[in-house]
Amino acid sequence: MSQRRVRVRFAPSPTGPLHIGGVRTALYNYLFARQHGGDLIFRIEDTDSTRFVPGAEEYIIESFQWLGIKFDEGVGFGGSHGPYRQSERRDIYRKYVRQLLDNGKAYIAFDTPQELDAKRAEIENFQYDSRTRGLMRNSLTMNPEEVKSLIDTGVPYVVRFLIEPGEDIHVDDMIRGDVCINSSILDDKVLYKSADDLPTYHLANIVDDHLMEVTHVIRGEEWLPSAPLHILLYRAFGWTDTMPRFAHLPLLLKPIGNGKLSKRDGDKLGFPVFPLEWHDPKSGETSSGYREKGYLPGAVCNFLALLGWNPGEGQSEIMSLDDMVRLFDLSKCSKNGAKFDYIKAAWFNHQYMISRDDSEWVPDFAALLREQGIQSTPEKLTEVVRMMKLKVVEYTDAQGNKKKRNISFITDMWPLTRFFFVAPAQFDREDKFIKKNWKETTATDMAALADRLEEVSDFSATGLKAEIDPWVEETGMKPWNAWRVCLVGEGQGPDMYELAAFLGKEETVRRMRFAIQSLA
RNA sequence: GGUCCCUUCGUCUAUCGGUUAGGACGAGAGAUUUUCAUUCUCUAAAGAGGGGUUCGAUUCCCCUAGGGACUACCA
Repeated sequence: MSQRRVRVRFAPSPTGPLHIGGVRTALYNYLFARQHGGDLIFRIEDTDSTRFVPGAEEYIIESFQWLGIKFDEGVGFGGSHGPYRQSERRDIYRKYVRQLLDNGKAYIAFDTPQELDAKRAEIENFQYDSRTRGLMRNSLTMNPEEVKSLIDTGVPYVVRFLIEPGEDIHVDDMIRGDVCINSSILDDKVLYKSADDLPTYHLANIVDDHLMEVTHVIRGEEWLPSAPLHILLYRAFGWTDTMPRFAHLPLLLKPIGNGKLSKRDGDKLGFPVFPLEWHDPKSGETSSGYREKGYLPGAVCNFLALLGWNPGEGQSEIMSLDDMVRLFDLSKCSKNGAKFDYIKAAWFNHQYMISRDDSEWVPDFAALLREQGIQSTPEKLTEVVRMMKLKVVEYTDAQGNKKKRNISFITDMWPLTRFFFVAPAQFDREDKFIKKNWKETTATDMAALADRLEEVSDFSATGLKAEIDPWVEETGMKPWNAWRVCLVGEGQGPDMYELAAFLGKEETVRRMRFAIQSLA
């Protein structure tokens, strides 16, 4: 059994955009598969036809493409264990439902939703199980002829799993160790519904994992309570010798307050909970995505991986996907839920941003400028990045306070680099920086500096420094901040010689004359 | 309500019975600086509570409290 090739799967249901928690689950599966030289399968669990959302499947695939998480087989990836879309596996499930029925491990039930509701209202804490199934309309309480005739006349029914009460079922969880649940608390789960000729999650999941030779099931903690049911299903089918091992991951929690991380939290605090931007076809709502917010895929994976897993002491938190493959260890996953810290997520992105070569910023930066109607050359953009990429950006923290932080996202670039491409059109006299640095004599000083700059022959940063530094010394003026006001319009930006060199002599002097006139 | 899971700085976490309980984000202070930053240095900050076991518990066990998940013809 331990000799089997490692095979894991990520099996979302296409009911909407992929939640960031799902991304982490997929990432852990990916790391585990790579590390063991195994396969990662992408399966679509669309057994609930009523919840299908068009575009969701494509969205999920695109998300993983962007994140750099590669699948070995599955929907859109091929493979010899298909089809990988559960709605296309009806024939298979039908056969296994039959097998359970024939072995007396399952039975047919005709209770309508209304009847079930009535029972729930009648009996407190009603559960369809060994104590109550005798009260219901099913193949255990009805005679075979009646059952057959109902089926033949097309009356909808479901197949329920017959659970024997009073048995302790042990789950050997790779993260949590031994977890024991008594079968008495389990209900006779619906495995199949005739109405749409589709199984429910539980049956489809076990059948597929078995047929696809899955060796390890790594999934969210929300599945832990149904793990015993799944074990019982493996037994009922006689597949215990190849039953996968389970690992239940802790949940991702809200950054502030209690509870599971939800889409609302992201909207409220201004961070995405989805990898890509999502336009809901039903509500028309748009949810922001990490990609569109200017996150780098590597940073997202890196940050997410560390929410619930830690390689231990002495290892840098900045890790590539390959690093993580090498270091990953399910037994080092934590058991408790992790609050989602989006401030740290931004820090991770910052680290990934500044470690890129300046030229690597160009495509994103150019796209950003294009939105503003600005064209530039790759050389110029690289130059701007070199000057600016470590600069400040303002953000609002969870308490609603304005804070300053180093640039973390490509999308932060526009307000910070605007002045490279667009001259200040007006000056805010109330601006603290301008107020402080623009005195009565400043206009004269700036005019003198402008005159001097006109004479500079080598208008490069080094050329300027060589000529202007001595002049500044001679005249004894401190032109930096006022000069900054002229060229930038506010108290930010790169080294003044570098900026002037970038703008060129003509533009530099033009901006200065304009400022002198405007602030007169 | 029932079942199960969980509990170390504000947050993510390290520690696999003996440590001044370590790191990272965030916060504060200082240094550097041609603005805002960056960078560097430093500081504050934690074992939920109560019982055991033990020479010795953050670590093992029990109880309490708190948090979470599940409890569908959804996954």
